[in-house]
Amino acid sequence: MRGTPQFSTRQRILGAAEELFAEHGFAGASLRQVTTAANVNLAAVNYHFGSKDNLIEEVFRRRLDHLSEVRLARLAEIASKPDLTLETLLDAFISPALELSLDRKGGAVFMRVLARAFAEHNGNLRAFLSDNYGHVLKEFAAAFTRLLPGLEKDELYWRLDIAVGALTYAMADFGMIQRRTGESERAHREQMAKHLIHFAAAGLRA
Amino acid sequence: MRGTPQFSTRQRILGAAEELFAEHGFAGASLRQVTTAANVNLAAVNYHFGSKDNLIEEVFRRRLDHLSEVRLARLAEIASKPDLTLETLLDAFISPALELSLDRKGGAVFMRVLARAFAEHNGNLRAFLSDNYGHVLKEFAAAFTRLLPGLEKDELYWRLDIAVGALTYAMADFGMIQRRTGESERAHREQMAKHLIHFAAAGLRA
DNA sequence: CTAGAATTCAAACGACTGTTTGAACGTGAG
DNA sequence: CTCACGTTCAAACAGTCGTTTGAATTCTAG
Repeated sequence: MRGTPQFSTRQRILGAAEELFAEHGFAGASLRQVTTAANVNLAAVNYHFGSKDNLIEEVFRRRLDHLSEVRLARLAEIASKPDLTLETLLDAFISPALELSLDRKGGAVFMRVLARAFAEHNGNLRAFLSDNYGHVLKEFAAAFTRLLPGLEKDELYWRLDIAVGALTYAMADFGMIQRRTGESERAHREQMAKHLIHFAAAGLRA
Repeated sequence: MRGTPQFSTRQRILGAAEELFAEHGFAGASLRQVTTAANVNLAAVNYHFGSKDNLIEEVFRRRLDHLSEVRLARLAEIASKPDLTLETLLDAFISPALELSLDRKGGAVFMRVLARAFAEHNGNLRAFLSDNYGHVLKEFAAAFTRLLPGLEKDELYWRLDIAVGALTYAMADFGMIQRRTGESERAHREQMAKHLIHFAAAGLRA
C-alpha cells in the first residue's frame, strides 16, 4: 500500500487526462504528462485503454453516460405534466449539467473538455458523441416541439441550436464574467444557470 | 517567377496556418504541415514570424484588425440615432462578422480559429485578444447599456456574455444544423445571422 | 555591373511524440 | 509452495516537433 493509491490506475489516468485535456487540448496534452500527473507508468495508458484516442473517448463516456441518464430521467418526470413550461423543460436539460459541473471531483473541468470537443471539428469524435448521446438531444427537441406548436420546425431547430451554443459556451466558462470575490463557485454557476434559462426561454419564445 | 507565387510568402503562410489551425488546432497543426501546404520552406516561418506563437497571433491580427474597424464604424453610424433598436445594434456587431465569414478567401475558416481561441483557456492568447480588441466589446457594451436603461449592470453583463457565446458558437458552425442541399453557403449564413439577432434581442430584452 | 541586404534553402539540432517490448512484480487459486 | 494471471515497469522503437545554422540564391540601390 505504498503511496496509498486510493483510486485504481484506470481512474487516476482518466482524472489526470480530463484535467490536462481541458488545459492543453487533446493534441496538446501528452501521455507522458498524463501518466506523470496520475503517478502511473507510461505504458499503463496503452495497457488499459489501447490508445490515446480510446482514452479520449473513455474520458467522455465516464461523465456523459451518467449525465444523459439524469437528463432523460428529469425529462420523463416532467414530460407528462399539463402545465409544463419552457423554463421547466430548459431546467431539465441544464440543471444536470450544472450539478455535474459542481461535482467535487473535476466536473467543472469536464465541461471545458466537452466544449473542446465542439471546437475540434474532428469527424471521429463528433460521430462518437452523436452515435452515443444524440438520442438525448432528439428527445428534448421533441419535447420542445410539443411545447411550441406554433413554431415551424426549421425555426425551432435554429433556435435550439443557438440555445445549445449559449449553454456550451457558458458551462465551459468561456465568458468574460469573472466570479466576484467572496462569491462561491457554486453561487456563481447557479447564477449563470438562472440567467441562461431566462435568456434561452425568451429567445425560444419570441 | 517560377511557380507564379501570386501571394507573398508571408501571406501564403498565414493562409495555410489559418486553415490548418481551424482543422487541427494550434498544437495539432505542425509547422511542417503549414509550410508544405503553403509551398514554402520550413525555416520561412521562423524567419518571417520568429516563432509559432507569433505566427498564431499574426493569424488573428490579420483578420481582427479589419473586423474591429468595421464594427466600430457601424457602431458610430448608428449610435446617435434616436430610434436605435436592439436589433440594429446587434446587427452592427454581427453583420461584420457575417461578411467576414462570407469572404471568398477563408473568412469562414477564420471564425473557427477564433472559436478555438475561446476553447484554449491559454492565458497568453486571451491576454493578447483582450489587450488588442477588448475595447470593441467595451464600446458595444456601453451602447447596450444606454439602450437598456432599466436593466441592472450585472444583469446586462450576464446577458451580453450569453449572447456572445451564442454568436461565437454559431459563427464557428459548431451546431448540428446542416446546410440544406441546394441552399448556398451565403443564404445559410444569412439565415443564421437573422435567427441569431432575433434570438439575442429577445434574450436581452426579456 | 556591382556591393550589400533580404530571402530562401537543405540539413541538422536536441527534445518530445505515441506505441511496443519483454522482463519483473504482486496476488489469489489449486 | 507453485503456477498462472493481471498488472506494472524501464527501456527502446521509429517518427515528429519547433528552432537554428550557414551557405546559396534573389532582389535592390548606387
